[in-house]
Amino acid sequence: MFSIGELAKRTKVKVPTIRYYEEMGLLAEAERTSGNQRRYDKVGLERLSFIRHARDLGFSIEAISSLIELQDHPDRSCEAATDIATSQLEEVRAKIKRLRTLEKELSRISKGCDGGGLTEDCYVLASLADHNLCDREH
Amino acid sequence: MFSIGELAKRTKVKVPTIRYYEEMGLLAEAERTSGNQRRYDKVGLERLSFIRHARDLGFSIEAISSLIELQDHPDRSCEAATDIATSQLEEVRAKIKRLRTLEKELSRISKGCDGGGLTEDCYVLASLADHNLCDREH
DNA sequence: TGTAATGTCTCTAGTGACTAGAGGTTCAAG
DNA sequence: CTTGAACCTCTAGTCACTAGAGACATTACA
Repeated sequence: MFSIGELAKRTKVKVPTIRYYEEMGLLAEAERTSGNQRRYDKVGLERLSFIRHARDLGFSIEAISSLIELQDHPDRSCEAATDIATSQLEEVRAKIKRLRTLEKELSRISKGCDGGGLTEDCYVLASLADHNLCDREH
Repeated sequence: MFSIGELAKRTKVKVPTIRYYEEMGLLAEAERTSGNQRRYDKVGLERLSFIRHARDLGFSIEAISSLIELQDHPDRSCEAATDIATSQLEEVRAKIKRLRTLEKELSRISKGCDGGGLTEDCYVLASLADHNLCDREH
């Protein structure tokens, strides 16, 4: 059994975040010492590692809730789990696509001005002011 | 002179968002009718278009504030403006990079399970539980 | 056993960029 | 002059935390 600080160190999740996850129902309420401090064991460590990993991959708290719910019922079909992962993947792909467009536009805008002139003639500012100066939709 | 609703329609920025921008100091306080309603002119329209465009490109409110500050001083060097745009570009590139890593990992995880089995044996859940099943750092 | 340092507790409030809703007022059309 | 849409301010909620206050618990060492 170890303290919340120890759990934090091992999972690299900050202490207040652990308490937050508990409040959100992602982590079961921890056992307490006589002095009301939380104590964790291997199970708690594994669950938090799961959460941490899923958050790193961009899953929302809500999605993680669902995944944990599924984990707790090993007899169910895992279709829902793959669905969640797939839709997360789609979201990531959509974000990448959008960011690529932004990258092109920003790169074009940045290149248009070397910063050596006055704001009066700055291509960056002009581009932002006038959408017509853009290459494509965004 | 036109109303906030009209401005919203022309710029495709929602009415409460316009009021929020005013509160944040991005937009100057609008003139008011005798009945206390906001009225805008061409200048207001142009400034809001600028903001909208910059937000679309992912600039933060703070960055936009700085850009507007620069816009208001046409006699200054535009170095700061290009700096802001460049750092925005760098941020976008960093995000893309990270998302690409996530994409690969998620795609690998998703492919590992067709959703036809039980959660007990689900590769998606196993991958999330155990970081060691991952291909690379993320 | 005493004490000091560090860790932990709960609670509230703040972040960014809005969005939603309540309850009231003003405007424009007919 | 009435009706109904648009407008006003204010508060609170979103997401996933983060920061800080003030009090209590635990641990290490003398």
